[in-house]
Amino acid sequence: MNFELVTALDNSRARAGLLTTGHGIIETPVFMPVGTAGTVKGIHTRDIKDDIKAQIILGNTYHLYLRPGMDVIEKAGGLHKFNLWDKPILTDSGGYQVFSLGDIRKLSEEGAKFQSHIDGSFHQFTPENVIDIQRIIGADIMMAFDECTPGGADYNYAKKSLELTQRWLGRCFSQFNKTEPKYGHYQSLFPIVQGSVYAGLRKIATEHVKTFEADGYAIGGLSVGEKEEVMYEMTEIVTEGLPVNKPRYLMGVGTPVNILESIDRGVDMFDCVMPTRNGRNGMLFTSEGTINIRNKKWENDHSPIDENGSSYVDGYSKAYLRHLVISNEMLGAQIASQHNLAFYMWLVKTARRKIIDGSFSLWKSEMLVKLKQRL
RNA sequence: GGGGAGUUUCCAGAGUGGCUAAAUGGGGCAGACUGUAAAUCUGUUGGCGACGCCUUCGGUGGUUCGAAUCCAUCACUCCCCA
Repeated sequence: MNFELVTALDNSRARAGLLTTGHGIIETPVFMPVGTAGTVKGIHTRDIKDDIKAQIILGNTYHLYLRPGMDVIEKAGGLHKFNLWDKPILTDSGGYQVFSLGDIRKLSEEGAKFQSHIDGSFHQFTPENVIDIQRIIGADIMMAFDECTPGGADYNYAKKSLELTQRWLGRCFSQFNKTEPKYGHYQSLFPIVQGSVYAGLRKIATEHVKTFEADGYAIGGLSVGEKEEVMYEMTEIVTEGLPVNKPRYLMGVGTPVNILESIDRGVDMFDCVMPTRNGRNGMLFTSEGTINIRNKKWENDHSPIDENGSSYVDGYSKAYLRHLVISNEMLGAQIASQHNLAFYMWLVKTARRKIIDGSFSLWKSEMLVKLKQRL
């Protein structure tokens, strides 16, 4: 995997780059739609590719491992073949599920024992088998197995959690180095910087991941309940310490505002469920602000969802989309998700253009005002 | 013509003397959602000069300290038998 910086501004840390993978080149900054169970919920692969124009999507180790299971994925020839997506895929390691499924899992030095949320069966993830699973999935970018430290963790917990993540990282790379890709394309492994909201821990974590020769580095354990200012502060501390010539991936972030602020702090890659989940729940992100399409005020608003939208679904009227969402029609969730994803893609693509032509900071400050509005 | 059941807050539907402005569900209105156990969850839903007052449980008139709940009567709806 190769990462080439096209430009990095002097007056901000924002960067534009080109990330070459076994399934094509990714222009950064990039937003990666989340496709947990091998599908970006509600959107056809064709629309992800041709309408939203996503460059890379996510899959999830935990969910795919439980269902359909590795046997099926392997027989399919990997996730790319299974879901007809021939561009890059990044898989999360299950580290986030260590956090989000907190009450049905048990951590130990060895790994995390899980109870399936589907059938209650018991499973164990270790740094080793999580690499094996991601080899079978065939992700272009595999994530290290970590503990996503819960928001609100005290310093001692955060330190212990970080140290566990660090020991697991060594085992991840060891397994990574002794295994081979299964489907003929190259796979990368990204370490994850933890350290919660503690600057000192974040610095230690950043130094530690750099001891591994990786194709890119991720920042995890943020947007888990801390204040946004703290998230930005932590992000900045980490990006300052990471190698300049490698992509930085801020996991799970975020709102359009979060994304611009983080790009400004040197982040290159993002993923978040917001455009799809919030879309399903009736929230639209637009260049003029956010819309709760279920609100009565849109009942008779027959203007397009988004005048400036880049997706073909943006031609539908607000009144129609409101009707669909309120009627609980499947198409409502689909249109809203597709619009939101297209908007996120527009946002990072435009950010990239502005970085390259040198007007990112100005554009960003103008955008923030609009993005924070509720329509 | 005979016998029976019913009429409750937007809808459905509990409640059968005070703890009832009235369960629950739906609908409505609003909010939340950040590496997806989420097409989910939460709040709210008679009025007001609001820690109190007013109006409301088909109409009217009673009984009672007190009624959506008991009695009388009227109206309407539904079911069964002719």
